[in-house]
Amino acid sequence: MKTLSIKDIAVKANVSITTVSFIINGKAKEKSISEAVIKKVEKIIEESGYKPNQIARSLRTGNSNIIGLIVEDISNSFFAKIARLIEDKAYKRGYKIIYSSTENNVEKAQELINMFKSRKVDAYIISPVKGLEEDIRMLINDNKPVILFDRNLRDVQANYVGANHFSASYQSIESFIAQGKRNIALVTTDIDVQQITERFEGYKKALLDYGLTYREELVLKIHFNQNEASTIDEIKMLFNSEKIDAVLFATNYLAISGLKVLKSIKKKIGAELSVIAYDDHEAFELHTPGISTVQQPLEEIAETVIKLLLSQLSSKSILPNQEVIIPATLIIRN
Amino acid sequence: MKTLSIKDIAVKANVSITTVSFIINGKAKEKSISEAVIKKVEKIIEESGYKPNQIARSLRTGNSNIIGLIVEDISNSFFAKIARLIEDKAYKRGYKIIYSSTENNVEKAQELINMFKSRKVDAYIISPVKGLEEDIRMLINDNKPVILFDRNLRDVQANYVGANHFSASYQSIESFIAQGKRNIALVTTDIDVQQITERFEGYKKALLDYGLTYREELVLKIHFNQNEASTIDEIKMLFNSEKIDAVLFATNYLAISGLKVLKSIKKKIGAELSVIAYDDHEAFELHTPGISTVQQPLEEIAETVIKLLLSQLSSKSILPNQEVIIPATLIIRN
DNA sequence: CTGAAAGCGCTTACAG
DNA sequence: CTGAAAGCGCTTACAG
Repeated sequence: MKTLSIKDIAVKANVSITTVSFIINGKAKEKSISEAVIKKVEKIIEESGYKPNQIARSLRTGNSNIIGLIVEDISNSFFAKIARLIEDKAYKRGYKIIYSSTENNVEKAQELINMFKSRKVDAYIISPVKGLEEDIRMLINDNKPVILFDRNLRDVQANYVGANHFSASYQSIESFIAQGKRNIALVTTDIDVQQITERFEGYKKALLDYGLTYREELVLKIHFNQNEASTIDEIKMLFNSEKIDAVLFATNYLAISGLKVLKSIKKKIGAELSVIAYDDHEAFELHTPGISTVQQPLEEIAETVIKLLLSQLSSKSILPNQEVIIPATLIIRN
Repeated sequence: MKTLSIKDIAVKANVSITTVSFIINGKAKEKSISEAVIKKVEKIIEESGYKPNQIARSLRTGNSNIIGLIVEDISNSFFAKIARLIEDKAYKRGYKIIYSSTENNVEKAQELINMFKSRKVDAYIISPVKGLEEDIRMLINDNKPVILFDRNLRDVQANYVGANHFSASYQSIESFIAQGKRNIALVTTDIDVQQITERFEGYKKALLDYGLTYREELVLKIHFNQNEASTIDEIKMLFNSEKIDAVLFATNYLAISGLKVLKSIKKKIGAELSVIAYDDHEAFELHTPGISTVQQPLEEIAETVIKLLLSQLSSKSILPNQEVIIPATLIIRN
């Protein structure tokens, strides 16, 4: 069974390809096609199950109704949830999503952008990697809508949507201090992206503002992408060598590794040790005792991203850059 | 900056479009293009940063190097992890993935297939919904490689890769019985897909084989897609109205809701209540006490799916259907 | 109110 | 060893 083309429909309906095309694209009125012809053609389309070839359409029009979504790692629950929300919202507006994971690797991210370019995606949603500045600038020069999210890039003028990582981190430390904690550790990663450095800055600033000293030995920077066993070893060493009465984990997967360590060394969470994890995870509510977390408003982030993107897509010209900073919420669970 | 076309390259190199095309597609040797011309053209391509327009290529060749991946819900960690593994493996072989979530909705699934069709994806990987049989049959008739995974469809002849849900479920119940449990509950969903019914059958069969009676009131079928609060209420009712000393949760998200209930009604997991969750989740290892789980070998499933797909993609003709059933493993954690 | 024709950027059978 | 030309399936400016 050969798939049908617009020509087949035109032949069947005894009209020109042009007429069929106008009808398919809802321009029948505007082009004053007669009611009778519209009905006839629509009926044939309906009955035959004809679907326009989007590839041909894209080639001709230069756009695709596809939005490229580039995240760090789709299997991380934060990104998986954001991706799903964005997918839903985009879908309702007639856009499809192609996603891919960068694994925090510049080369992979660049390849992805090139692939998306050659597929003529209409817009980009990117949780960027350092080193991608030039590529993003080129997209913007090409007049493509680009929204960065989760983390910003210092040297690039682009729209950005993200949580206020600095203040969420600051508040977390404040809450430890209010509980009388003094030996406050931070377990974070070594990737040099804004959302991670902000969390670090918030930690440091809060300590200093409350008259505590910042001690390097209480900050553990885990190498990104290393296997979990090594991460667990390093965290174990931290707890064995330092006196710690509170700890902020800068990502949810680090917190999960950290909780495994605490369980294995039988360190009780509670009065003697307070814990906050950045980015919620099902495991934290369930944990005994419940683990306090910083929650980013996923729904609001996804909605803002899509709104910004759609407004750019409809107004041909790129709007002035907007940075939308959304507050994150500290959920205390014990 | 206008994007370059093959014509621009041809003009710059002072050769025909045909020659450039042969070189780009690695057919230079075969078409005996001279070494000098190859070098010259490659140099120009390199310097100009020219990337062939994949849309035009797809229109011409009828394929896209894209694989469509249709899952139930990309934000579920099982699917997110499988998607990521498949993405990695496909990427290495030069294929990209477009994914989308069906939300267990036939209409949405059909729309997705249509969208993928009109984008000329080369192959389909589908965790199907009941009611999709006809659509899948049409794909196969169109000679498109299709791999079903996670769940099979009874009335359709397609390649399938999935875990042995029946036997994993059976073993779980066996392990309860070995611990002397007699009042064994099952919390499952009401969706009528093979992997869920198999888990139910395994439960029932094990009970009967060991001389226990199957009691309907110990099986709770949660409506798919209902909000978590209702799920929690129903599970709470089950535990309040029945005497239960062991429970198998048929999905990881049901187990998470279930554990919240047990926590809230202060029912201790251990000697008086055994728990097994189907599909692992970070929360289960971390839970105190650790929750036993059935683990599907994600890596192996993803690898098998890709292998089957690629072998179909390369051998023009569709291979006879294969069903690859991979054993799942019961991990005891307490 | 409707149609013929150009063109989007490729690939490839055919010719030389 | 290389090129001119048809054609994939659309959209749209132009003509009538």
